[in-house]
Amino acid sequence: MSSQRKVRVRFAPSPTGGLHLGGVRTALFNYLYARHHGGEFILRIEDTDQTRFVPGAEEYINECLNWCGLTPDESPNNPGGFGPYRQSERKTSYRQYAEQLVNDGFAYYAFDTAEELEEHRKEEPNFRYSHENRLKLRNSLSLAKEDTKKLLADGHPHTIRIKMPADDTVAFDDMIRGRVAFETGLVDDKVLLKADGMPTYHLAVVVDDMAMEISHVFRGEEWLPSAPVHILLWERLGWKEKMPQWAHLPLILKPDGNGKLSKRDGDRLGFPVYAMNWTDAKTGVETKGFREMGFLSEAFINMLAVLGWNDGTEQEIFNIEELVSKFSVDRIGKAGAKFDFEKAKWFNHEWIKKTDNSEILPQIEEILNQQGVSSQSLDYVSGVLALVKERMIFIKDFWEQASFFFTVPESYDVEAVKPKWNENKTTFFKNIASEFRTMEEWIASDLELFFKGKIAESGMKIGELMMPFRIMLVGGKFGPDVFEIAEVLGKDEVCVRIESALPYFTQ
RNA sequence: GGCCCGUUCGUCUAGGGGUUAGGACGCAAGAUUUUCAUUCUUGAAACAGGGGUUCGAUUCCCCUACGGGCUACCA
Repeated sequence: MSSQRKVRVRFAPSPTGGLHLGGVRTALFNYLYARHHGGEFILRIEDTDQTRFVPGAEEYINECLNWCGLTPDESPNNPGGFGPYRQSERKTSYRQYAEQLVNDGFAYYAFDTAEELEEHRKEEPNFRYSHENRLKLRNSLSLAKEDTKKLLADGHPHTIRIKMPADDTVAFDDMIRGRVAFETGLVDDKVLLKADGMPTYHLAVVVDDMAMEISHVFRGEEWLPSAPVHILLWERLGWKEKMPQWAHLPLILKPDGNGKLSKRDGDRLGFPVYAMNWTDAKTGVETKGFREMGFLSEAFINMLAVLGWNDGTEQEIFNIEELVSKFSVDRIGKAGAKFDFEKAKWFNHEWIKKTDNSEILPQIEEILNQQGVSSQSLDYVSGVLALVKERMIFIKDFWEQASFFFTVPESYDVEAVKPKWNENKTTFFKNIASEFRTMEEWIASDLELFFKGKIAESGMKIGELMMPFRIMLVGGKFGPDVFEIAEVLGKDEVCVRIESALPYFTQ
């Protein structure tokens, strides 16, 4: 029973492009459900006429999923036995099924133009194409048979609309919400096949899911109102037994105010909404993504998973394997969740701390390259990373936290220590530099002992000399433990820095 | 307007007929770090309202309010 599951996610490369947080979360839940039950995870690309020509959008979606570790078992890139996976490549069957519905009396041809319908909507604010008025509109139900035939024969542009029953109830069991029921008389006669011959989502989703033997579908809550159309279609196409199980996921909301989270909110509030950077080909405008902002994919996924789901314990940090093994649909919340960027940052911080240096190092190397730092040994960089890791929220914070390990301070924040500076201190540092050079072992704990011992000998106070020492090494009042810094920097560099910084203190 | 979904600290949430309503983020205070950050400890902070049912409701039911979604030849 468990091996039969087949879960699919559909993505429409939207005209503006980009893969939204909500989209990734939908993919994630599909993925978790499939993996948890040993099923398959399938990606379909909804490349309709409007979206097909967004350059790079499909590749972008693939890369996002890859980065997140949600690689589909079947997709345009990785076909299995149920392709094609792009809507544009499976046109043929849609019209056939739409006409079958017409012949069976479950759908009809509609000849109203878009302009006519717009006119109706203008005159009547609550206009719906439905059982109440379809006999007054131009379609194969209201027209004489011969007229319809003639219009069709003449190649008159037309759509095919579903004929919703006037008085019936469609109910189904949502995996998240339980039983949901709709009065069919209140749902309009949705277009199934557009005048250009392309299917709408409503037709395509049913025909494709049947053809691909999809068993479970997780999609956003915004689809709930059209679920009765889909269910009716499954029934009337005679496939009721094969209908997938539905799970309508709660939405991700704006952090402030009301409504669905949108790209604009990210721009406005200063955080990413897309998984990765996306450049709009038309405008050239680049929208920042979580990846480029310095999120670890593990943190990103973790954060998304617990936005609306929890395992019932107090655990918050999960890796993907744990998510797969602990995932359960009935622990998905029902209410929409406001996105909290502060918490997202916290997840990243936690993940940076727990991720092995070796995995972060490539990105650190990249930062160093950008900063024009010539090759440093991997050991050195790794040593630095170990020191500053727990201070980083984003990978990019590395430079801010650790630049002084790679470049000599450009300036020294001597304001605080200068007024109390004196000849004794100058001598102390001159001496310590040459004495450091004679040390054989160069480790933090020994250094600290040695340094403090020398201070004691000199008769000065520790507090008076610690801060100057730090400033000489890093340029300011910040950074990890000063002796740890000294150890990593190395004996020679420390001595050189003391000597070259000294003039700034004595001036 | 109509239909559908939802409502526990500011936010994400746990819980569930009798609890000091728990955790996390954020916030505040203290400790540690002779820097800053981390870390640790402590604190403030919630069951939308009204009716039922019940010995007892935050929990179950109804209504209201509020929030959200949909209402395209978009998805």
